[in-house]
Amino acid sequence: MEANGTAANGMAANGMELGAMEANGREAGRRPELAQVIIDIPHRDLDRVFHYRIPEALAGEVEPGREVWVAFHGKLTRGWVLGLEVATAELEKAFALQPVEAVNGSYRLGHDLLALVPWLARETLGTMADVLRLMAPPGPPVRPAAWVLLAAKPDQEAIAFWEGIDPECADLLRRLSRASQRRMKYASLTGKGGGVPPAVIDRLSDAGLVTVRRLLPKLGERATPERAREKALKTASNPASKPTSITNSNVQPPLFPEPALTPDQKQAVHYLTEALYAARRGNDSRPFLLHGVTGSGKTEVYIRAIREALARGRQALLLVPEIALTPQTERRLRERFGSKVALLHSGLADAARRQEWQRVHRGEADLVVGARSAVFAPLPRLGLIIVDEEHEPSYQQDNDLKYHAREAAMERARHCGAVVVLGSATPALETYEQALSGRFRLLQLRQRPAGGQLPPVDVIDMRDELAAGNKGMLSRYLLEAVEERLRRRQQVILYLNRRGFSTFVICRECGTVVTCPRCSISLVYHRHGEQLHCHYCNFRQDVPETCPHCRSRAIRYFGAGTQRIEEELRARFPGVPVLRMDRDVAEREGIAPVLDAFGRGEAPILVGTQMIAKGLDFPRVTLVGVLAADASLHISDFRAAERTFQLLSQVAGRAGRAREPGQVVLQTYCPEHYCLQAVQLHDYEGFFRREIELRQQLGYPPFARLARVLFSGPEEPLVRVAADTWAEILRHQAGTVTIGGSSGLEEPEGLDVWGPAPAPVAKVENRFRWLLTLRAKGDGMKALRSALIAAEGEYSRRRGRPAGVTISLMLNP
DNA sequence: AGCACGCCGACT
DNA sequence: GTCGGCGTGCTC
Repeated sequence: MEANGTAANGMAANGMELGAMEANGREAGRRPELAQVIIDIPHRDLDRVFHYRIPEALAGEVEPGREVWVAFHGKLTRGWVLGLEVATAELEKAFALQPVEAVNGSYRLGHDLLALVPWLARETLGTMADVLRLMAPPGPPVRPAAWVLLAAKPDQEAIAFWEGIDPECADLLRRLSRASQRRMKYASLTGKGGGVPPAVIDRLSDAGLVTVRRLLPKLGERATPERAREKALKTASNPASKPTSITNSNVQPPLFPEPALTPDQKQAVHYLTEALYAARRGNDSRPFLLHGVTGSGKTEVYIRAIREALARGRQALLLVPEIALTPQTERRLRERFGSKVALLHSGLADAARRQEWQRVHRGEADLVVGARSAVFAPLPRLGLIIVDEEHEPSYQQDNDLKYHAREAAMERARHCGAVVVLGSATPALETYEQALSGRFRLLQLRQRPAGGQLPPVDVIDMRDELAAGNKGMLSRYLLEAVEERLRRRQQVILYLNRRGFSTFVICRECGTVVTCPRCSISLVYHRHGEQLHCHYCNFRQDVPETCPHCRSRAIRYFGAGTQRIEEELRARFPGVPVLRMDRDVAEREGIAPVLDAFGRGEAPILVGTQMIAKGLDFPRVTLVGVLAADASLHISDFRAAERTFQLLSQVAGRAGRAREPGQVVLQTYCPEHYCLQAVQLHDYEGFFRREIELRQQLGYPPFARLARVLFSGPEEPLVRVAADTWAEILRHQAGTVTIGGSSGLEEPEGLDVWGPAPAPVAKVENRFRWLLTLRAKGDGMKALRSALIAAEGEYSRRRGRPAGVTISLMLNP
């Protein structure tokens, strides 16, 4: 390996050494007497193992995966054992090796999780300590207390002997002999009330009669006080006490007969069952993609697969997107799996989360359901991992470590031999590409059970409305459809598909949206200076007065709020109650009360922004209108079309789930766009083919890798200085350093540096945000990683760099 | 992350 | 003359 000395290389080298050293230890036939410890301080300089002696007294307890306490820089610090190692002369000579001071016997990370540590640190440009904190039990660490232990039971003669020369020592010996397990806390002895001077303990310690040690719960010992709380918590986590349901709950028969499976479902279950058998034998271990149209019964397939896994004596993990953990889902799983289910989600109170975690760790729960972070649930016999709605961005978004739960799930599965199922009606482009190329196994669910039909989708061209003199937000067609539903006493949802920052400029006559000539990304309107900006490369231009395509003057900033729609509806349907759900209402009243009111039928019409898109499960809704179906098409993101397709497909799949047939109306200025046409035809395949071709042409993922550097701070000029400095460093590197693998299999890849440009959300909580975007063509992960880490190193060495600027790195945004 | 060591300004 | 600024380096 080249000696370019980056942290990335150092880390990779570490990872390799570990395996080799363990093997070494076994070959030599000696018990390893050193522990390789990751110190619980997330810092690049400390992102490696430190060696500690394993004292005789802790010989059997220091194992890989254990939490230990060690002296680090003179302070008692938490760490984790990554591996064991036989002491070598070089190590002994180089360092004054310190002993492991204490072992936490109450938990141990499984080998599959441990294997994830260096991998995920590399994948996220974070440290191993960051990763380990995600895997450790929730809550603050418990510091070990110092204890005074009686080394050997002193007989009466010994005590009498000490009585003669040192009455204080004799007294302490007597107290310790009476104490339970012949030990007492150091602090309680020396503190007030204890009355023992530390010197007395020292004297007995020197004489070898007592030892002072830091202790944590012994191996296999359970924290007894938690045991007592368990029952209370179990009742507290019953479905009844969960957040209130957001839908009609007029369906509640406790136990259905098992639903009959469609042929597709049967086949999927068959393949998954087979894989669960084969997994142990290390046969085909490729993940499955379960591609099923909305309403095709993916959940039923999950349930059957879970049952099979449990029947094999293995455990299952079901990951769901953040918002999808509804009481209904929970109830359905509890009906099937009863008390074997554990829930790990962010809404749990600290104590409850700790309790659930412990239950899982003890092997008492066989099915864990949870959001993103549940991918690290301490399941000891994991055999099946399901990632539901695998395309959801919530699997990646987070403030600290930017890992993707889907990717972590697959890597974990590799180490514990679990079967992976990725489920979606609208898979991420990357995922479907992998399925087509054979790296994933594709399972398709094409039919809805019981002959359910996907609703017809009408696409309305809003340019015609303008031409006909209708300047409102609602097309004549949609208004008529609403009227029809009102007459039939059914319900309507009108969905304003507009993001807060989708301030693009559109020609209302021909539908043209102004895009960046360099990035093929929609330009963003900035009121300041009446300019359009590119949020990838910072290209700027004035707002044109006429449409560059058709010369029309009807070109303007697009966007109207939910209030205006509400007003239009009231004008058209006087006396008809209308409920509104947007950020203002959510902040004032919360989301649930409004949705509950709608569910109870208090109003026939609900108007809202994307925050209602996820909770659409109202049986009496038969019409869904999307008022600006192309709005999210024009946000400045290369995934805009993909996200729009996913969102609209979801909306389209929701209308008319019950007996009454549903209808979807999409209003748009570009009805000929492939995204909208594909939604109209419920045609994922068609969308995929068009989109993947564009990605290839434009050099976006999956045909390239991107990385993002986000700069944020209260003072914009300083944020820009930092961003400019980074850009300069990265451009210099890209220009002079040949980045490529030493294997010779990869071509040296060029690195493109875009920006800095204002972030899509340019200001958050008074902090200005600027972005750098990096692109490596092909599979340039290594290139991106080493470029970023090298840049980080060089930046930190720069003098006079601005204070108060936070820099966060993200691969594969 | 913390803490020690190491060279240049305004102060009892 | 000294107290102290935080730049640099190290932690098994």
